[in-house]
Amino acid sequence: MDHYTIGQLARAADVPTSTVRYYERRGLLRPGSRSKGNYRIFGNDALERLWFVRSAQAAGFTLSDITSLLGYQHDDSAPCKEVQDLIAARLGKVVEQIKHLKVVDRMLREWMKVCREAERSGRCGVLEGLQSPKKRCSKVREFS
Amino acid sequence: MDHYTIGQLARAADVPTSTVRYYERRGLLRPGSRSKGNYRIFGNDALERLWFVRSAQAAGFTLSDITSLLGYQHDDSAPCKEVQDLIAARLGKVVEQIKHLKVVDRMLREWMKVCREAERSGRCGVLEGLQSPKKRCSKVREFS
DNA sequence: GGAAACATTGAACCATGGTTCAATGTCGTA
DNA sequence: TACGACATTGAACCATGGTTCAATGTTTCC
Repeated sequence: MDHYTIGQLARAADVPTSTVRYYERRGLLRPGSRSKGNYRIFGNDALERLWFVRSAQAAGFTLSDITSLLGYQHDDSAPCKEVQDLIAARLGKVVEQIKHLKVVDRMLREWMKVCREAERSGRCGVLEGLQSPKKRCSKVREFS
Repeated sequence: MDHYTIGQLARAADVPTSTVRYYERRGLLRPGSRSKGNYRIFGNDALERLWFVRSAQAAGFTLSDITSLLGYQHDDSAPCKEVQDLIAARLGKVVEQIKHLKVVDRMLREWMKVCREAERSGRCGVLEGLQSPKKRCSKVREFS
């Protein structure tokens, strides 16, 4: 199969058709050609673009970022600098997020512990700990 | 200082006043009392609640979750089970997110490498790699 | 030929977590 | 007493990434 109606494309990429139309509106997919009855016709290139869009989204790029990335695709000036900047920026945020989530992980486990310990005395430790969440949570709040 | 106008509270918790009002609308902060001129008056309890809200948000709880948590605060039935369920659910997602982000981290570094290698030949590797993003990105797309 | 499945459009709507606005009222200080 | 800083309200607006709707047209298959 080397060309697709919107529904076929959507199934191939595991995306709702509404999303395909949305991406087209946003300029992430080019309209491509139309059938006699005005149905969209997509080629394999569109499917590859769509896969790329989903992968990049999964990596946390915004649709605007992805629009930029795709815009560079046939740019003769080989915009490696720009592409690398976007990737590096994203990577920086990912690294930060991982750090943050590790702190959150520790805090939640602590809350769990506090909650279980207080449970025996019929109180809820976490909510009582509301008396000094400042100390307990300061590390978490340092982020974001 | 043991009571605050909205602006004082907001400064103390490093939050815009608009957010304090928003939280009140959402039921996260109780209105408390009012001054003669109808100004809100908050006590230390409100400040502590506000800190708790921000910490819980930093841990990724939604405002609805936080509403539930706070709702349990003076619940005599000691709803440790419910609290623990919320914490456990969040913890599960955090663990998953960390895993996901580690995959993303590796993917971005790979993209970076590909991009740098292709740079010498004047092409942009990542965007050329668009030809087979399926293989390269499948792990990333498995999540979310 | 006719029903079912699929496609078209623009516009409105959704969730989340807020921010901004305008019109008005109150407080503190000089 | 007047000025600036601060507060009040409801309503509208924002970004992000879509989804849903209604009214209509096209394809496919029996």
